[in-house]
Amino acid sequence: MPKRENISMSVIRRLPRYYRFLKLLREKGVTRISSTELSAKLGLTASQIRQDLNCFGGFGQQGYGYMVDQLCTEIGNILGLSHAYKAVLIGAGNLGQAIASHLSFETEGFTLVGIFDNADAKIGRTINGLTVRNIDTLERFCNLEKPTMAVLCVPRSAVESLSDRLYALGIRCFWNFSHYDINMKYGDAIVENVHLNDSLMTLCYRITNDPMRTTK
Amino acid sequence: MPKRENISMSVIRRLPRYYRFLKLLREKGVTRISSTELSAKLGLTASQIRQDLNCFGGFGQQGYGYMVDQLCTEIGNILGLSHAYKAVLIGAGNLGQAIASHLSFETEGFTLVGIFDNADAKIGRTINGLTVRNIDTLERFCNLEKPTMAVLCVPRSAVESLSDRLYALGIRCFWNFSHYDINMKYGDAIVENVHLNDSLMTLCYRITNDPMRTTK
DNA sequence: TAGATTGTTAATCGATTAACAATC
DNA sequence: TAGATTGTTAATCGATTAACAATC
Repeated sequence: MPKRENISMSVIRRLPRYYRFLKLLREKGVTRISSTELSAKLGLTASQIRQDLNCFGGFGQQGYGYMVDQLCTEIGNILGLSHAYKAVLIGAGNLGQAIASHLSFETEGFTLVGIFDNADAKIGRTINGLTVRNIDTLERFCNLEKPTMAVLCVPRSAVESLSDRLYALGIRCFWNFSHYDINMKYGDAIVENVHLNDSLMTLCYRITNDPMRTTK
Repeated sequence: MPKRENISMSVIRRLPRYYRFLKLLREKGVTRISSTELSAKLGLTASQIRQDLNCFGGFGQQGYGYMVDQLCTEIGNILGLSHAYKAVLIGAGNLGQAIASHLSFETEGFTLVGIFDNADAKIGRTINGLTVRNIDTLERFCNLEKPTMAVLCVPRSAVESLSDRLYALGIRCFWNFSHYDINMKYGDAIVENVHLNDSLMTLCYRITNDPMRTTK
């Protein structure tokens, strides 16, 4: 049943969308859905959805469709959302604070166990139930808590040395919001570089080159 | 020279990365770079980079490579970054504040002209030089300023009515951080839905299914 | 049983890579 | 001129779509 091999990144990136939508349906009390209905709502083809889901196993019932609740749970399991991996967040600025709240009210896959900053003004403050710790205590904390993941909300200049430090502490998974890619530096690390600026520039491209508005 | 037709989305999504990297190079004083050097740094093939750039015109010099400064400027122009489109931001919570700062210190394509919120505690506060306005004054403000884009940093429940309101005010471009997709509702609107949670869940999938750590 | 809808294979489409002629 | 590297075409690879047999 777990065929799972060589799942392409494009499929993986669609899983959270499926999951979110199914969760919404479940909340609404919908029990059953067909790939055709799903496709209409998500703007994909029914074929693609069936193809995607079948990478992981046959979750549907022929002639009937998919059970919303079951499918949602299955995808949640595939994503590994119940693991509650321990995560630390570095940088308690606005973005850090926003992420910290985000994570807590939509705890999907991770538990935030520590927040760190180097500014005296931030240290000691409470964000979402966690006290902001002095970055100097990072080593002690990590050796004790053994977090799996680090969220980086620090300025570009701080990332390089910080990621080295975290890597040395055994962290192999980074959610990076700084404007500095930490891709492929460490062969065995998993990195998500989130570039909000890239998204903004893409938007800019799209307005600028929109056939609707370019008069020419 | 401007061949620009049917540029695929995958190419467009790579443009900001090129732009960022070239800007960095320029700051470092690098004047010349070949597609091969670029490819090594960006983790792409030289072929792909040349292919991408040639969608928009021949910016290189055969036998020599690309002028960093010129190429950076060209890509900036393609992206339309100098337009400084007027943008309003709705929702002055942590995320809104983070974005507002983001936009201002890395002004690429847009100028933030107004910030709005509905909470008395937020209204009147100053974020990055802009005073948070009462959401009730949105219509008056937009009729005057005619912003092009709206950044949505509001809870899911608020998005639907808010986007309708903004659409009615002539806004056709949305940068949406709420957990509610406003895709394809309005045929002529340009939308970037940023789902930070999707990125997080993808990360969770990748740790959970990492061949490095799954013992089995 | 008939109708519906999945699971899965085959066909198509598009994006990436390779190759090389053009040319600085 | 020789060396290097682009611009561009052709080949390959992978992802999406279409089709249909399996089956609930």
